[in-house]
Amino acid sequence: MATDDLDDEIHALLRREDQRYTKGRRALVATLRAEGQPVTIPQILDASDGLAQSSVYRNLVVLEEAGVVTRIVTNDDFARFELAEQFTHHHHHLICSSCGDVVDFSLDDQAEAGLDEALHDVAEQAGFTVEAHRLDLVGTCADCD
Amino acid sequence: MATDDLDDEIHALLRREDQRYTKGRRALVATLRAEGQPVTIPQILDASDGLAQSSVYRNLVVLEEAGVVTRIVTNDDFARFELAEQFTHHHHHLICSSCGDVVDFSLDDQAEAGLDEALHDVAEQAGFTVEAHRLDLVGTCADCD
DNA sequence: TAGCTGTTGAAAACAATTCTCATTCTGATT
DNA sequence: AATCAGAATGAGAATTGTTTTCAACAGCTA
Ligand SMILES: [Zn+2]
Ligand SMILES: [Zn+2]
Ligand SMILES: [Zn+2]
Ligand SMILES: [Zn+2]
Repeated sequence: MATDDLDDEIHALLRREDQRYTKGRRALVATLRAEGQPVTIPQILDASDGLAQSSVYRNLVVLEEAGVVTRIVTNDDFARFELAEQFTHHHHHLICSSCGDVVDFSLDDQAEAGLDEALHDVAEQAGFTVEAHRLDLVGTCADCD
Repeated sequence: MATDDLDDEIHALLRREDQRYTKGRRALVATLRAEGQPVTIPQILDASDGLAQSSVYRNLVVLEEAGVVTRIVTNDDFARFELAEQFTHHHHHLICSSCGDVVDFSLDDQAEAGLDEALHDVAEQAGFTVEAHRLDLVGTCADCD
């Protein structure tokens, strides 16, 4: 997605929540976009220059509520953040239980479709309204092996 | 699984880590077993009488390291714990983003097998050593709807 | 420009979890 | 059974990722 289109959509999502698309929020989005993988807040503070920690925490909450950003919580100390799937693509995560690193992966369409169908049945039977499904592989990454 | 057999296996797992299967740890296991669903530490403290908070936190770490107990972390404030799958059965979770409740569910064998195969391929290609896969449905439970 | 409202940054507050340490328990050995 | 060394416990303090506070600031509208 082109930067301008992405910014327009984000602007719209934020406006829907009566929130502005400020400089700090733009910087956050730019950082997440540049990284392309889930990042922790310390990583964001290192990578982007001059952002205040409190604003980063606060703005990630705002962006998450607006549907711009997704929070990934693992057993690691820090939460991780990435652009929401609507700005990237549906995917899942490899979570290294040794170094804590989180990396995206995708399932092939057929497997994803099969999974979706099975989950749909489960949710229906449980009277559960599905917002999203989350699939992670937990183990050891190539670097840590 | 009979209580005695379960206790024997847990005893063995703990011994492997040079840990004892003490009264407090037995009480924890009994509580998790009685609940049958993932529980938070406040819930454990309420349900079981006389356990010290610090010991519960500490013993859940020990039991988790020994492979007796699984920690479930969500966006909720509290981590949740349940008996490890080897003492129950492989399953997944419905996570209510409204009340935070976590409930078990299972996929039918065919869907689970298909998923496993797809994940195996992914892991192999990424050089990732899989310990477990984790599949959650995030949404709203029947009570909160 | 003036005024209104949302945002920022620094620091304080918060809360789940972990750590400390003096005491108590365990269990192996005599 | 008695002993003793090491492990576990409980109460509270400390830690730490995150949230909140609040005074100063920036963006929008008239
Ligand atoms: Zn790793
Ligand atoms: Zn991702
Ligand atoms: Zn609910
Ligand atoms: Zn479960």
